[in-house]
Amino acid sequence: MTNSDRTTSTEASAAAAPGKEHGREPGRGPGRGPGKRERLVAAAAQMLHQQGVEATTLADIAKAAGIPLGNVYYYFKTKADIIAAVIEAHAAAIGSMLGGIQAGQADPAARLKALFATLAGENEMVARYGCPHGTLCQELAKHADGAGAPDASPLVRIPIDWAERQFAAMGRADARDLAIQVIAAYQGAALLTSALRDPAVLERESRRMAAWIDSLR
Amino acid sequence: MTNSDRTTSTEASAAAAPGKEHGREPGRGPGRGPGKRERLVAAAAQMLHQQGVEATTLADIAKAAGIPLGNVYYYFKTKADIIAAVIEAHAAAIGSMLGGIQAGQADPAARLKALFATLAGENEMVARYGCPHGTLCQELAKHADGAGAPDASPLVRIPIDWAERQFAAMGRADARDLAIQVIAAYQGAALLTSALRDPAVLERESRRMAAWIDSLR
DNA sequence: GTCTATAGCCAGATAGAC
DNA sequence: GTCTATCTGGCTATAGAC
Repeated sequence: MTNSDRTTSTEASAAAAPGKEHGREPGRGPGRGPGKRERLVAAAAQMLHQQGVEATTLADIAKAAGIPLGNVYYYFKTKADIIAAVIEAHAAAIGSMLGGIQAGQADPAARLKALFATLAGENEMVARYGCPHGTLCQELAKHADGAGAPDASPLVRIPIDWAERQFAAMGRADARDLAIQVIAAYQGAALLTSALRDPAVLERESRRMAAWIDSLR
Repeated sequence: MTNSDRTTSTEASAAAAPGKEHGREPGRGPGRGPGKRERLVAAAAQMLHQQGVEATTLADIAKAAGIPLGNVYYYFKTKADIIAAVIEAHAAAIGSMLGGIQAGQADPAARLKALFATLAGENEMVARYGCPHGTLCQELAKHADGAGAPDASPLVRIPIDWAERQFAAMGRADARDLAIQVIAAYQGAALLTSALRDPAVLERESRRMAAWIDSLR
C-alpha cells in the first residue's frame, strides 16, 4: 500500500533536515544520535521509491539525509541492511495506518472504504513513482534467490491479511480471495497509473472499488 | 502482459544459442550477421525480466547471447538503446499474439477469455519474476524524467486499447474503463503472485476474470 | 560517535587490431 | 563486421584521524 498520514518514519519528512546535527542535548546515554538513524531510513525510503533499489546509491541516501557517506556504515553494515530497515519502517507505518482505521470505524465495509479514502490522498505521488510498497516488492522479488535481498512481501501481506479479516467480519466465506482481489486491483491500478502517468486511472478504480464494497453488504 | 506463444523474438529462445556464429552463409548482403542482433535482443529481454533493468549489465547480456562484450556496441550505441529494442520486440510480440487471437475468435468475449487462457501458460514464470511487461514499465517509469529511459508504456497501452475494442464490440459504453479494469486486475494479480511466490493467486484471479467477462454478455 | 579519504571493484563505453 | 584490451567513472565498503 503506502505510507499513511502519520508517515513520519518513511517518506514525507525525508527531504527535509539537511543540518549536520551536532550539539545534541546529552542525557540520552551513548545512543546513536538524535534521530540520525531515523533520518537515514526516511531518506532511504524516499530515494528507493523515487529512483528504485538498484539505481539508488548510498551516497544518494546520505546526501538526502544530510549525513556524510562514511557515517552511514556506523548505522547499517550493508546496503541490504538499510533496505531491510526501510521495509520494517514501511510495515510499521502500514500497521499503524490500519490500526487507526480499525479504531475509528466499527463497520468492516466502512473500514475497507476508509483504506481507499486514505490512499486517495497519494494518487499524484503514485502516478509519478508508483506505489512505494508494490514497486519495492516487485524489485526485490526478482533478486530473492539465495542471499542478499531482504523480503518485502509483508508490505502486501499485511494489507491482504487485514482486508481478509474485514471481509470475514462481513460474513464472507471467500474472505481471502476477496482480500487478494481488492489489493491486487489497487496494485494493478497503481501500476497503470504510473505507467500511463495518469492519476485519474487510480481515482476511477478507487471509486469503483468503494462502490463494489458497498454492493457486498 | 507477456510474450505469447510465438515469442521467438523475446524470451523463450534467449538462453540457447551460445555458439560463436562465425561462417555465416553469404548472399544476404552486408547485413549485420545472421540474427546476432536478434539474439542480443532476446537475451536482453530475458535478463531484464529476470534481474531487472539496473541490475542487468551489458556483460550479462553479451554472455547470454554468446557475443563478446565489445561487439554489443556495434549493434547498440548505449544500454538505453538495447532497452528500447527490447520494448519494441515485446510490443511486436504482444501485437502478434493479439492479432492471432483476433483472427481465431470472432466473439469479443471469447477473445478476451482467450487472452487470459494464453497468459495462463506463464503463471510459473510470472510467479518467479513478475510480468515481463508490467515490471519493465514500473522500473522505467521511475526514471522517465527528462532523458535516458525509453518509454515502456506501450506494453500496457496496447493490451488496454485492444481490450477496449473488444468491450466496445460487446456494446459497452464504458469500454475504456472496463479495459483498464481488466488489465489492472491482471497486473495486480501478477505483482501479488510474484511478491507472495504463489502462482495460485494468478490462477484464481484469471478464472474469476473469465467468469466476470461471461457475466457481461 | 563522527567524518575524510580512499581502497577495490565493476560498470558503461571506446580504441583500434584483425 | 568482429573481437580484445582498456579507459574512465562511480559504486560499496573500509581505514583510521578526530
